[in-house]
Amino acid sequence: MAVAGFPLGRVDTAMTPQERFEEFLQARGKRITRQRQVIVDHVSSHHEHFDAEQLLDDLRKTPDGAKASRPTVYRTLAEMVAAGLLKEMVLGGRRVYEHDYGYPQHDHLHCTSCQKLIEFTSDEVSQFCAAVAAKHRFRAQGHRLIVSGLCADCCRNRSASRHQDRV
Amino acid sequence: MAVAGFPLGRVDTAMTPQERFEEFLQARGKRITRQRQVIVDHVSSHHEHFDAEQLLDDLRKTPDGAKASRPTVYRTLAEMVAAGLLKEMVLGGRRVYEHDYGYPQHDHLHCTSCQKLIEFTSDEVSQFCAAVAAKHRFRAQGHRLIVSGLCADCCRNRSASRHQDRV
DNA sequence: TTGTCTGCAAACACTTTGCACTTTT
DNA sequence: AAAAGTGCAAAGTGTTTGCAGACAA
Repeated sequence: MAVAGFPLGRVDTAMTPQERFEEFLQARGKRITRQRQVIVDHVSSHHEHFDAEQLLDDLRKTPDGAKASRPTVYRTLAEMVAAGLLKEMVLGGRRVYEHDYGYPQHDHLHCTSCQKLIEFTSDEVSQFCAAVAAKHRFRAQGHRLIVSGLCADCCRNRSASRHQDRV
Repeated sequence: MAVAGFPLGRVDTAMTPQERFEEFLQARGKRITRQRQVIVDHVSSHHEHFDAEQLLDDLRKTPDGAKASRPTVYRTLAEMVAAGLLKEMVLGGRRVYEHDYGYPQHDHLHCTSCQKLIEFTSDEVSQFCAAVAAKHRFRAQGHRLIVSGLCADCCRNRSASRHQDRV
């Protein structure tokens, strides 16, 4: 799966993701192990959306030493979500992760044909969510907006030969 | 899981969900079996969000005769989604279904504590999605907006004793 | 040394499939 | 009678857990 459109750059943050993760771990008596470092490093240097099995594969292809078992990958991803480094979402039945720390809030256009994700930012949506939440005396913690459809490329290819896809 | 807020009423439609499903089946040489009827009937008479296992349980509690096996429930739910009667979404790792046919497009407030879903409608969001899609030469087919946070009830209970939840 | 973490294998929940039999058409 | 659907049991996914040994603090 690729990220296209206008990749959003990192925003100024006091700490690197690594530092922030270490702080998070230390704050709760957890340990900084080689596996956790390897995972944070790898994830931090790849800005695409990914899932657990993909990450596991990537680590396996890596020069020896830099490895972690399946359970450890799953456990560490959950910790990174808890630490606010990653955000989790389900797209077409797949649980994918994306960077959260140091990146601006954004939403997605999801191509149901090639699975491409296009990111976009919008204050409008955030403001709108805040308004709706207020109206329902709801304490909003975040939102997720996914517009699904066909990207420009798939749209073109599709006009010629028609297929049937699930949204 | 409950649906609260302002339950959206059905909109005028030419056919009942049952009729529409039969048409859908006949149109592709599929058969109208008792199991399929039982499932459509049951689903049509319950307007809450539900998942496959829940539906299966409900059917089992029902006066005998009105039953369907697990595989049949899964198969039929998929058909109902294809027929445009139901919409599928994943919330907190659970695959839930909601009515689609004859109901206005709407979005959700999702309480991460009690899992309650509050529905709301908004032209604003739809228009906004159309605009963003156009800007990216994307052919939008639909959108999903979920605002997560704490509902009024949980918000109140939470102020006293604090817990830790995942979004 | 102490207590956490890792990796293995097994357990898991949810969903799908192969196949013989039943039912609709 | 022919074709599609059903239910059972079994196989799959993707993810989580119990536990003994490994390791950070």
